Amino acid sequence: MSDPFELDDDPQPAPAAPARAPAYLEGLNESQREAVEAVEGPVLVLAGAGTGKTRVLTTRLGHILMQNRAGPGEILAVTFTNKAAGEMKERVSHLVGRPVEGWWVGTFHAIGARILRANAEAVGLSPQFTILDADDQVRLIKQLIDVHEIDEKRLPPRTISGIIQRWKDRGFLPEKVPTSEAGQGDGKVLDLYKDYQERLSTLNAADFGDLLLLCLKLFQEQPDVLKSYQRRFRYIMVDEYQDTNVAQYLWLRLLAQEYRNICCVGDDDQSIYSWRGAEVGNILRFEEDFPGARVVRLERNYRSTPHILAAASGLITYNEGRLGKTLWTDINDGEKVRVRGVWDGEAEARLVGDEIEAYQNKGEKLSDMAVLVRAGFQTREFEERMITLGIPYRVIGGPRFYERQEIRDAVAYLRVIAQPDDDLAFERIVNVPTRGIGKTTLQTVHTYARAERLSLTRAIAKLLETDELRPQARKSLSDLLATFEMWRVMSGTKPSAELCKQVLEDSGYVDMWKAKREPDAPGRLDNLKELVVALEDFETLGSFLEHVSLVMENEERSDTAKVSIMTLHGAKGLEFGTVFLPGWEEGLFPNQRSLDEGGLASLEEERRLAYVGITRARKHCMISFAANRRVYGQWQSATPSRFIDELPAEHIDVFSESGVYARRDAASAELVDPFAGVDDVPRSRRRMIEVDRGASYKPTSNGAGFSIGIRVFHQKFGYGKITSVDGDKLDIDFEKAGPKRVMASFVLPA
DNA sequence: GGTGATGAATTTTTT
DNA sequence: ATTCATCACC
Repeated sequence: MSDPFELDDDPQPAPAAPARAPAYLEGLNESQREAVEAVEGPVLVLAGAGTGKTRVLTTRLGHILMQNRAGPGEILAVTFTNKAAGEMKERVSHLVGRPVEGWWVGTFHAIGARILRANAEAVGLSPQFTILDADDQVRLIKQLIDVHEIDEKRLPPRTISGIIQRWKDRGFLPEKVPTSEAGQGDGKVLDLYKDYQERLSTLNAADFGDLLLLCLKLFQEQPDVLKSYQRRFRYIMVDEYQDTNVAQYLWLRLLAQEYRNICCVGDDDQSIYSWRGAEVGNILRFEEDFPGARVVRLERNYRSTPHILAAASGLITYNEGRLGKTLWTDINDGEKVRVRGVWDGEAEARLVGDEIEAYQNKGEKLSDMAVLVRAGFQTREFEERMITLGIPYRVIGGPRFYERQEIRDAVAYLRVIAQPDDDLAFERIVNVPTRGIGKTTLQTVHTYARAERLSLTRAIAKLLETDELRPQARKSLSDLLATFEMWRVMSGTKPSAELCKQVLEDSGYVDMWKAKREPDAPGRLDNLKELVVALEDFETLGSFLEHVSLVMENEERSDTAKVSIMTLHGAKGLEFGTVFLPGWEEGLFPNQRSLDEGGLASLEEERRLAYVGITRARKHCMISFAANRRVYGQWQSATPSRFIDELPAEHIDVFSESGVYARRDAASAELVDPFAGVDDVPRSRRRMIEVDRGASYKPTSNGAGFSIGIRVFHQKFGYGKITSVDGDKLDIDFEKAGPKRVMASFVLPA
């Protein structure tokens, strides 16, 4: 932290009068270099997809350090993801030739939390405050809904949580919510919001939004604190600026006021998070916000072939209100973006699967291929197909490690140990495993706690002195509290990993899962073990809990190359040699719901999403759509996405199965609807599909070698033996997951 | 207080 | 189609 960052043993001379540019600047193109060297004053770097944004960001940081313009502790670098922050740390360390310590690189939330912990009292928290995640928030709101007589049918907790979060995104504490908006949800939501904040304060907790919002409050109420941070941060750098919300913008603007050395990097064309409060306006307005700002455009693309680039660029020109960039590349030709129309979702999955195999045979790596979908539920069809074809794949963006039930339960125990007032955690585990503490008992405790303005733990301690509780519940609660006390004492001496292990055993939590006959119980026990291992890296329980709520990633280190299947949102910032973009149909993509909600603005955001998707590809990009799709179990016919029409014709290669037409085909081909005039559309279509399926599906999926006694492998359940065969359904006794009935197409001979 | 049935909802989610 | 929550019932 106090390391002045001397460069004595570094071969790189401080470039007082650089006759020659330092090595790290070489290899940058002109605009990249301009962005790196423009260290003083406000700078906006408009970095198109694949233009070397990360390189500029890290080089710029390294440059500031190498020139001794500032020590690491005087630089603030904010990102949105831990991954981006980690990457930045690593690359800068590599560039300066040593690990850089004591600097402020992290996500908005992690840095906000750090500032808040150092100044917690000023905003009514204690430094050990708990950080609530989305699940906690919703549960808390649910509790408040009853108090506020809100119709849960019309305003579900999720919706209310959303409204509050959007307020927080814009920097509104309850008293700052503009009157024009106070009427949301019959005007009851604002009241609830007030209550919610009060509850958080009693719980000594902050939600994600608070990590920034309370910082803002702190800065406003304590000018000297603000000043100290303003003076600390000589240089500020921001990644993905187009994704910042108003609160983050205000936060940055306050912090940048002293030195005005702020450099924001972003791409307005890749703004895809407005539904979460991101304001494209922040990036569009940068030059007004920071007068005299220098704007550097990175337009040379190092990633994609010209056709891919041109297709994406052509599409995005349909958006208005862009800052405008013209991406170009030196790369020679390459193939056009392929657009394929198929009969239905299954055919689409088959096509993609076949293509993946074909590319693999041509020597492309599976790890360099991705299927990017609009919505999570679309991954399934592709997963199934990958399983039947035996192609290793991974779905990115499933539930995170710490979002799993067993992990959240375990963490809840730790939270209560670390912070007895953490009611949400306490409630989560008070009767898990069951201890005979039911609804009635909890109701009593709740009422009492609210009346006395106490946390649940404290309320129980008091109630135990009375005879309000039934003997059984009383005994259970008294035991539980005593056990927690014991754990707390232990936490002072034992390493946290050991403590955790013991807690999980003493509490009966491990036994609970051992006793369960559920197929995923063994996996859950494994996860708990993993949690204990993860704890070993942390000195204190507190630091671990902070890690869990802010940083913890889904660590899926795999040795085998796998195809990635993920949402378009999840793919931002990544690149692949080969990209598949299925489901380009009206209603699905652009998503109807999104359109209904946000109109033109949403359509443009969907288009940016399409742009993001195409620009992930280096060499091969295949867009596809299905003429028929099953939506919530209903068959529906679908129209190709309007985005397909917007792709410049000279850069795409369109081909459809017979009977399926892209719109642009319609001009030359006669549009034939084989089911025109047929009322009973769904069934007739299904029949067609079954015929279709019988032709090409059976050989791969069934018939071959599935008989009783055969050992097979299932992607989800692992290895098992077939106990009976019923058509294409197999009964399998899985070694880990127990007996199950599964479709033959889901298993492979082991 | 735990279990099974019925009914409603189902976009995206870096923290 | 599937999941998830709530409600009735054991």
